[in-house]
Amino acid sequence: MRNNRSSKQASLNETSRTLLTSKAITITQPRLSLLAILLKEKRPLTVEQISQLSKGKIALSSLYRIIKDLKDSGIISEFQTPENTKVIELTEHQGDHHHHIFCRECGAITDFEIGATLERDLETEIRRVERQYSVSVTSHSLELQSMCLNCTNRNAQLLQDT
Amino acid sequence: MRNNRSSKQASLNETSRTLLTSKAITITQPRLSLLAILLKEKRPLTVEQISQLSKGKIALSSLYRIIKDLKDSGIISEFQTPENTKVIELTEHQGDHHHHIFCRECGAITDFEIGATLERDLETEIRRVERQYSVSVTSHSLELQSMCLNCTNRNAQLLQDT
DNA sequence: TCTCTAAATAAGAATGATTCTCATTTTCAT
DNA sequence: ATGAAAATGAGAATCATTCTTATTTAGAGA
Repeated sequence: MRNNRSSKQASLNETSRTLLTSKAITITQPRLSLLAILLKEKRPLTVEQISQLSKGKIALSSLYRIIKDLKDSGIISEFQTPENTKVIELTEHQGDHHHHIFCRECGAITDFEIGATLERDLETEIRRVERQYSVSVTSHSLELQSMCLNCTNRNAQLLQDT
Repeated sequence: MRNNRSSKQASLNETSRTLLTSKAITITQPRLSLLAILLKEKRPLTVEQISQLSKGKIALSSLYRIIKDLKDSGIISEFQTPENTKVIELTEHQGDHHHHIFCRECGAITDFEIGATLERDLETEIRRVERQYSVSVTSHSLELQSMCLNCTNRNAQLLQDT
């Protein structure tokens, strides 16, 4: 294992290229950077977080445009936190249909899946709702507002210190 | 039925006053206007829609502040559409726990409820998720992205006209 | 009912996130 | 290697929202 760091980055770069090629998207440095960041972090990120992690390698205006382009091509997905912040994640891992938990306190976002049975029941109920309201539902998402473990502990600590 | 219009508005005004009084909030014209609009429309509204419906009776800066105040007091609730627009609705009707359907095309928002059994199963699953991820979930919401009947029809029409 | 003080409002300035514009740079097919 | 098309970067422009401050209003108490 002569150089773990660079081999790991090479692999991120490889994967990023493959993603772009698969959708016939021009391969550019800023796009590779964005994808490498998302691949490396393995979690949904805000625009601000991505901008910081890119360490000046992606201009902010480009970042917004790239997010739009890659979202249109389906490589990444975008959603909003309850506090109204835009968040980006790779669609890739999303083959598994998942949902989001938001921490009210620190804003941390966690992906989770619900049991297959419940997900199936949910689908059935959605078909019923479609008929009842005469709409055709294209997708659904379940969002949980929560207090994460860190924040719970931190609050308990603060209380104790009083 | 001598004057249906004015009696109806009087009743909206009455209800609005009652709402404010119940939370010990100062009764002011702008606040009454906002509540009357929400009571009359009986659906979630964006800030822009409310501003237009208020016909100049609420300054925009006041509208935002009033929304914040009434939200803090629990009279109204606020959430975001998938397109990232702030939407306001009366908490009142919300005694029934409900969810939202968004139309991708026109942005229309519809409230809906899921069956009691499914809602119960969902609660159970959430308790499981809480344990699995060591979080304490305070609330949940299910959002459906859809195409509403109007938009489906309009699109079909446009296609036909070609 | 009148008056006073605290609370609320209106108007516009300030902010912050996102989008737009356009000159420059990069990609990639030839 | 070369040129056309596509993408980028920098900063201006825009849009929703928040902030500031002078003015107005609500409502409690005389």
